[in-house]
Amino acid sequence: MPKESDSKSLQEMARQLMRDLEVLTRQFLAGQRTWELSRSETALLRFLTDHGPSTMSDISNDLGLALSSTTGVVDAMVRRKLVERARPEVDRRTVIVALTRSGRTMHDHFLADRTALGVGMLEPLSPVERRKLLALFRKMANRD
Amino acid sequence: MPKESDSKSLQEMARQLMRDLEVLTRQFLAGQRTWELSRSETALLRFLTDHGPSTMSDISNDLGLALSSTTGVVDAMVRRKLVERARPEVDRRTVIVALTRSGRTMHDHFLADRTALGVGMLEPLSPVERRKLLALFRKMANRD
DNA sequence: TATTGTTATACTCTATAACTATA
DNA sequence: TATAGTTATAGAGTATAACAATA
Repeated sequence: MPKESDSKSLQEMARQLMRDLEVLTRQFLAGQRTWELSRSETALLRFLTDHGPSTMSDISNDLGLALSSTTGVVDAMVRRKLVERARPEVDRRTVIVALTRSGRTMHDHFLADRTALGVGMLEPLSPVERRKLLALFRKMANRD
Repeated sequence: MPKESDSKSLQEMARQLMRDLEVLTRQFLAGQRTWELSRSETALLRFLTDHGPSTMSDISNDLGLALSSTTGVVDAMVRRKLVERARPEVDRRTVIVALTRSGRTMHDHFLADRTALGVGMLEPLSPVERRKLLALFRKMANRD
């Protein structure tokens, strides 16, 4: 059980952490090029990259959107030829959405951008500090 | 100038950093109670807390919204009695928006919530690790 | 009938343009 | 005239409910 003084300090540290995390987050968000894609459209690109061709339901579930909203997101992406719809013969009620070549290219650009942003964040740190930071992040983010 | 192997490693570290930062960010966003306030409404609460009673233009500028959008945000907050409008005698074209007592209380709740979230993030770390993390954050976030 | 997805409709958040009141 | 703010209107992104096609 922490002493009173330790507990107080933890509060202060938490406040500072959240402030700094917000600054970092803002850099992260503001620095991201959008490529004219909405947040959901970006998430769709990533989901299809990670999981391959998927049903509307699976996508809707991953994006945290209503199925009807997902229809709209996919419609827009189909119009821009970033994804394709297909009706599989096995169960013709379902729709399978898959990345096109353009979609894959778009996602590659995204990853490259995000990595560049991460490099910019790490740059002010020494190699030892970078490794330490990543280890601390792991410890914070990986807990169940 | 970094060696080729160092440079490669930096890319990988950046990718990992951005992934983990996203996980942390998601916890941060998902964990935040909204108190039924939109992002802009929350930002308004914070701006008024930090700067005191302010004009519509100053608010609009800080929130990064069009003046007309700010009108809508302030309208909603006035309806909920979290802020008040006043017409100063000095220049009756301007409007001064100020927090009410409820608004201040609401903001206090927000801060407390955010701090609790930060405490949760820091909890898996040892006291030494916490201090190290904050120092690293400072170094990353504070650069111009 | 039950399931998968789309269409119809509405609400929130934001913007641009036209307008009002004051300087 | 110029400035501060509001009103009118429109577009993006999301949701719920009704519907169509398939199982």
